Amino acid sequence: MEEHITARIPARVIDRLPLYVRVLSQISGSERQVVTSSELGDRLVIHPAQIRKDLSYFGHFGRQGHGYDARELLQALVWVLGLDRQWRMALVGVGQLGRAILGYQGFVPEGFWIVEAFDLVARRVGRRIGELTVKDARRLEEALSQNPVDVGIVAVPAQETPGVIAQLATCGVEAVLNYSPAAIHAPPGAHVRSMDPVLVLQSMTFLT
Amino acid sequence: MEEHITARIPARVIDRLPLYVRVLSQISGSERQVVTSSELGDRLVIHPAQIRKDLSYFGHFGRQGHGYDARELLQALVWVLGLDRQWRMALVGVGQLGRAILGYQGFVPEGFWIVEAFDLVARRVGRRIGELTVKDARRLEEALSQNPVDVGIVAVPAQETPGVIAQLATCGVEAVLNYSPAAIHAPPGAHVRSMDPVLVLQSMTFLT
DNA sequence: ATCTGTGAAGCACTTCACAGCG
DNA sequence: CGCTGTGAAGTGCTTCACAGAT
Repeated sequence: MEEHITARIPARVIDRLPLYVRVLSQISGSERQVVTSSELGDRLVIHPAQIRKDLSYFGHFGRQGHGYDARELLQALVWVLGLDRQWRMALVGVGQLGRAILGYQGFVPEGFWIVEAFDLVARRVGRRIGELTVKDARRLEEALSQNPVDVGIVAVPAQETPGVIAQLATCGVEAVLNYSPAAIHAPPGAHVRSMDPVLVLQSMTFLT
Repeated sequence: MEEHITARIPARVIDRLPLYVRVLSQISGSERQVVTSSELGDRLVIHPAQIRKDLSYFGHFGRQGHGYDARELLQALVWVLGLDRQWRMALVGVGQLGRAILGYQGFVPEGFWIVEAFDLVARRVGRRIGELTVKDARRLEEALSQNPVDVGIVAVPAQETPGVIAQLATCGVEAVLNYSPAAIHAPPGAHVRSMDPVLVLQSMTFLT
C-alpha cells in the first residue's frame, strides 16, 4: 500500500477502479480468497493485462504464479479511492428528478449521504422530504459553510446549471454529479461528471 | 448529406454528435444562422479541429471562410443519428427507480417513448402506472412480438440484469440502457450502455 | 481576411510478450 | 509451471498546420 503515487495516472484507470472494487466485494464475500487477473477480466470484459497494468500504478498487490488475495486487494483499492469513509453530498434541485435522486437506495450503502437539499423555486423551499428540509438555493453558501459537503448533485433545469455549479465551486465543493442536460464548463479545480440518459440514447440510435 | 458513410467512425465521434445537436438546436432557435467550429467549441469545451474532423466523417457541411449554417447542420446531424423519428422503448423493472424513469420528463420531447413496462415481481404485475399496465417479465417475448420496441431500459436488481438483457436480445432489442449496478456482457450485436451514479461518484472521490 | 477540411504529427491508452518470481 | 509486473509495440483518438475556397 504505497503512500507515494508517483506517475500520472490515466483517467480511464481511475474510472475502472470502482468496477474492480465491485467484483472484489462479490468475490471476497464468498469463500474464494485468491483471484487472478484473468478471472477479473472475464467478469468485467476487460483484458487481463489491462487489469494488471491498472493495479501496478498503485502498488504490487499480486503474488507471481498465484494471483491476488481478493480481500487484500479490495482493501487496498478501497483505500486508494477513499471509499473507507463517508461522503457528504448536497442536492440542488428537488423537482421530480431531484426527489427521485433523494429516494435512490443505492447511495447510502456505498457511503454517500445526501445531507442537504436546496431549490431555487420559492414554493419548494421549506418543504420536508424524508429527513431533510429543503433550503433556499440563494443561501447555499451560508448553509454549506455551517454544514460542509464533499460532493454536489445538480438536478436543476439546464439554464440554471452553470450558475449552480459556480456557486458550489465557491463553497469549495470540488466534485459535482450533474443530472441536468447542460454542457458544462467545469470551474478550475472542480470535477463535474454528467449523467444524461438522453445523450446516451441519442448516440445508441446511430448504432441501431 | 451523404448516404455512404464509408470510413469506420470512432465511437467517441458518435458520442459527441448529440452534443452538437443540442447546441445547434439552441442556436437555430435564435436568429443566428451561421456558426463556426470555434463558437461550437467554446460552448462545449471541445477543440474546434475536433469538431471539424467529427463533421467531416459525415459530409461537407461548412462553407470555407464562413462557417456552418446552423439549421442545415442540425438537420443533417438529426438525420445521421436517426432523431427524426420516434423511438419505442420497453422498461423492465418498475421498482422505485423504474417508476422514476417512467416519470422522467426528458425522454418524450426528444422522441423516446416508453410503450411497455415489465416486472419480475408478481405483486407489481397488472398495476397501472400512467398510461401503462405493468406486464409479467416472464412474458416479455410474447408482449414484444405483438408490440416491438427499439430500446430496452433495464432497472432491475443487479443479479437479474444479465438475464433480462439476454431476454431482450432474444426479442431483437439491439439497444439497452442499463440503470442497474451490474457489469454487463453485451450479447453479440447488442449495444448496452450503463448509467451508474455510484461508479461515477466512486471515481470522483479519487480526484478529491 | 477568414474559416473549412484533412493529411500528418502528436499523444494517450491498450495489448503484447516475456523476464522474474513463487 | 503459472501468473504477475512491465517495457515495448500497437492502436486509436486528438490536435496541428496548412492548402483550398469564398
